[in-house]
This record gives sequence, structure tokens and C-alpha cells, in this order.
Amino acid sequence: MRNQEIAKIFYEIANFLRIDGVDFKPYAYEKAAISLEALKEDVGDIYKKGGTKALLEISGIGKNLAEAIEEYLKNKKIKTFEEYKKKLPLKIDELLSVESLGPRKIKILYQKLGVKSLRDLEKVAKKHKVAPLFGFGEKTEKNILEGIKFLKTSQGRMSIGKILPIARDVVEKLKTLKEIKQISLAGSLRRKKETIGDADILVASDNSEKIMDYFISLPGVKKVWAKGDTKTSVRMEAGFDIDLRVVKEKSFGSALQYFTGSKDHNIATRKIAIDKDLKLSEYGVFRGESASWRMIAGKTEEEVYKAIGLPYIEPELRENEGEIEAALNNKLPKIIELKDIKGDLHCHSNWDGGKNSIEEMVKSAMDLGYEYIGISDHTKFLRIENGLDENKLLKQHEAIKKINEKFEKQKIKFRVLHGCETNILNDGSVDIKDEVLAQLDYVIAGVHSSLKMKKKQMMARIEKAMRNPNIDILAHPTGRIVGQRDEYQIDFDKILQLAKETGTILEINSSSRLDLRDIYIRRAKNERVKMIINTDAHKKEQLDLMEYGVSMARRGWAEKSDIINTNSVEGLLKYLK
DNA sequence: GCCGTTTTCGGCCCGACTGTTTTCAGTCG
Repeated sequence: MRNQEIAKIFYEIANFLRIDGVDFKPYAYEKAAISLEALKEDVGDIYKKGGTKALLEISGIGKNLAEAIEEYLKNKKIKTFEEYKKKLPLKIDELLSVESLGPRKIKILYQKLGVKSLRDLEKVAKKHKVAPLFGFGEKTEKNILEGIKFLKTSQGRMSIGKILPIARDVVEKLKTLKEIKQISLAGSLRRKKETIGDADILVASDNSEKIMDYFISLPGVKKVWAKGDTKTSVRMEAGFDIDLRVVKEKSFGSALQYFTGSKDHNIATRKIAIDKDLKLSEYGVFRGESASWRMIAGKTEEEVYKAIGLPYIEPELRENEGEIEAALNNKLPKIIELKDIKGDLHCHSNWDGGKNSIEEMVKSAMDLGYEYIGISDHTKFLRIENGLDENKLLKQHEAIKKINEKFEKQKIKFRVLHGCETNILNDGSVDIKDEVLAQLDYVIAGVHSSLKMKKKQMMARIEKAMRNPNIDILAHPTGRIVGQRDEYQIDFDKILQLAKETGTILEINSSSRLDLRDIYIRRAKNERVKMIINTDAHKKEQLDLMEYGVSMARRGWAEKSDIINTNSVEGLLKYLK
């Protein structure tokens, strides 16, 4: 899609403009870039149909940007951008990612010292050429060097699965202090983004000093970056930072709303406040004139949203991706919750080299309050995973049947379903005979080999599998692994269309894959394609990963009815049939 | 550069902190 290419250029122009000291235009370019990215149709097609006039219909695109798009479509180049690249030949993204460096300082560094890249920056900072510059100084130079070091070691963001448990543990420990009146996670961690830069924790209290002292003494705290009254930042041994903020109880709700973000959501909510002659900040919602603001809300998020005329918006929806409009029209989705999940259908046992027996997995599933679990071991193509062949699968079928019979006798209302995770081979066939697949309760199929296939070939392969009537669920449909591996060459629109046509259920895999990702979940929901949230547990403890899949589903606006393992076992089996 | 049943001109979110100043610019969230 050319939309993404042009959006990227607009983002870069925005940065150039900032460095050039131009006000407001960067915001316009960025807004245009965002709406291009969100666009379903290719701008090229829109242009072909209606020329620049049609481009003006896109929000955030005016006369000039419509012409810029036209220019790109015609010559693959945008003059403004080319000129800026010559005028300011900098690796801007790289330099902006250094903590404490913004556009203004980058410009000075370029003009005075010729800094064009991270490497240049490191060189001049080490030679102490930065500190003497006007507006810089010793500390700034040191911060720059530390910023570079951080970028090199951590690459910025970690996956939510690594951070959330540690952050929650810190919250639990802080809760033991009687000075704390309220406490919550905030920021992207509360919005459950798949990767997290740093963790934010918000506390309501009148005694910040004691809380900060206790906080920096907690086990796992490696280094204290800064300790203040309202904010303290530490580096954890696990390799990420936690910011702890303390606010007054009367502002806890507005502060939580503010620190949860996202930034774009906050900008939108503040604009709504302004439209209503109100002011929204982290201290509350205020009415009046600048000389005499009167606080009308702030203690809880609910009352903050209510004061500006909105219903409560779940944190996972706060990305300014339409939730504001939905809230204004009372059309917010009732998004799925963890407690809606009645079972997990992608679980491995020790039959394929998983850690726990079927019985142990079943016991853990019962402890979670599930009504059923599906055992879906790997099949024979995956030698390294001890994949099961037809004979073993049939034997396993008998073993599971016996467990169910025992439960029935004991009047235990729990069902073990039998499936398997077959491999979609290069030609689109799967590695277990159809007559055996037909005997199972359900069949999962996934791509586990030849991941680098060209798009056309890969799609033909997946299409053939989805058209196999025995295959119910497409496992980890895009193949990505967070922070590790990008998706296969796929055409997601085509996958959605095939899912609709064949009734194939798309998996939301809760392991480190988090696949489908949130934006795809939202698209699937819009197309009324059914999904299932599974953990892909290879040991019983991993059944707890369900929360992450549910979080992605929530971020994708999925409701209970979009996810089939919110059904009771009868409803589920009917659906799978 | 975009946008508009208050506007085709004058807005564009808001506040704290840092480090550098001596009243504030730049950066961050």
C-alpha cells in the first residue's frame, strides 16, 4: 500500500519542520499521516477515481497535502521532502530517540558540530564538545551519553509479558503501606499495549516521602534515576524503568486518566472539555475563567469522563482510534473480559513433549474455573516437538474419552475436548489423514515451516488449509512473535475473506506471539469473523497467559460474541461442527 | 498546513521538570 509509504514521508517531513523551527505544520503533517495509515483504500486508487478532489475528502488532507500525494503518485517523490533531505541530511529518527534530545537541540548540534547520526553524537559528546554549547551544559552532555547507552542495550521496549508481573508485584508491595489511599498501574501497561517502554504506577496519598523511600528500597530496584515529591524513577534489575507518581486523592481520577493516556486520547478528551467551556488537566476538570477555576470533578475516572459528557472508556480502548466518537454516540463496545472465557483449546500435553500430563493440564483448567479444556498436541511433521502420528492421536483419543467417562460417572461437569495442532505443509495439505482428523472434536492448523515463503505461495498454502473442511482453527495466523519475528508474507484481507467464506476461526494466541495483534482483531471483528483466544500452553502454568490474549482482544474492541470460547461446551461444539 | 452552524483568519492540549538561565526554552509524558 502506498498509504503507508506516504504516511512515513509525512512523519519525516513533520520532524524536519520541527527541527526547522516551524510551528503547527508538523502537527498537520502528522494528522495527515495518521489518517492515511488508517485508510482502508489505497490513495492511489482514490486518486485514480477522483483526482485531488477525492483526496481532499480524507480528513487532515487539504490542498497542499493533496498535491503532495499527487506528486508522490506521479514521480515517487515529494519536493518538500527532497529539499529537506538536502537541507538537513540527518538521521532524525535515530537522534530523536535519544532521551533528552528534541528537535531544537538536534538542530544546534547539527549546525555547530555537524552531528548527523547517533554515531556522530556519541563521538562529540565523548570529546566534551557538547557541554560548552549555548543552552547545553555538563548535565545535558552526560544525559546524552546515557541516552545513547540505553538505546544500545535495551532497544527501548519490552514485551508486556515480561513487565506486567513485576510491576504488579511492586503494586502489591506498595499496597501494604497505610499511607496509600489508592493505587493503580497507568500508562501503556494499563492500556495493555503489546510492548512497554516503562511502567507507570500512580498513587493517591498525602505522605509522598515515606512512599518514595519505601519504593526505592524494594527488591528488584537497581538504580534510582531521580527522586522527587511527585515523581520517582527507578531502573529495575529486569531491565526496565518504573515511574511512581504521587497525587492528592481528590485528583486521583483525573491523574489516572491523564497518566493512562494515550497521548492522542488525552488531546481528544481535552478538546472535548474545551468545547464545553471546561478545562481538563491531571488535577481535575475545572469550570470558570483562568483567574477563578472551580474544580467540578477529579476523584475518579468515571466522574472525570462524566463531567466532560462521556461514558467511562476502558483503558484498552484509549488510543484515539474511534473510541471518542463511539463514546459520544453511546456506541462503545462492551469488550470481552477474562471471566467470559470458559475454556482453552490450544494446550499441549506430555504426549508431544509438553511438560504436564493431560490430567495435570485438566486439573489446572478446572482450578481456573473453566468448563472445558482442549488438548491439541503437535503432529508428526514437527519431529523436534515429538509430533503425534495418526496411531498416537487415536490412542490419545481413547485416553481422553476415558477421562470424560470418569467425570460423567462422578457427575463432574467438566469436559476434555480432543484436537491437535496440525502443520500446514508447503503445498497447503496437512500432515494427518482426513479420516483421523474427522474423528477429533476440532482441528487447529498452523504454519510452522518455510516461514519465508513469497506472499502468493504462502497465501495459496493457507487458503488450501482454510478450505479443508476438517480444519476449524487457524493458529497464530500471521506468524509474528513480539520483539522477535515479523509476520509471514500474508494478505490479511484475503485471510479475513477466506475465514468468512469457510467459517474458519482465527486464533488469538496469548503466548509471546500475541497473534492476532490488536489491529487485526479489530478488522476481524468488523468483518464478523469469529475468533478464539488460546494460550498455546506447553505447561500448566502457561494456562495463565490467557489474560494477555484477552487484553489484545479488548484492544481490538472484541466483544464476548466475537470470541467462541466464551461459549459453554455445548455451544462451542455446535459451532465447531 | 488544516479547519470551521460562533470563525475563510486565527487558532492548533496542558503542565512539570530539567538544566540552563536570571526569567525561560526545551523536552517529556
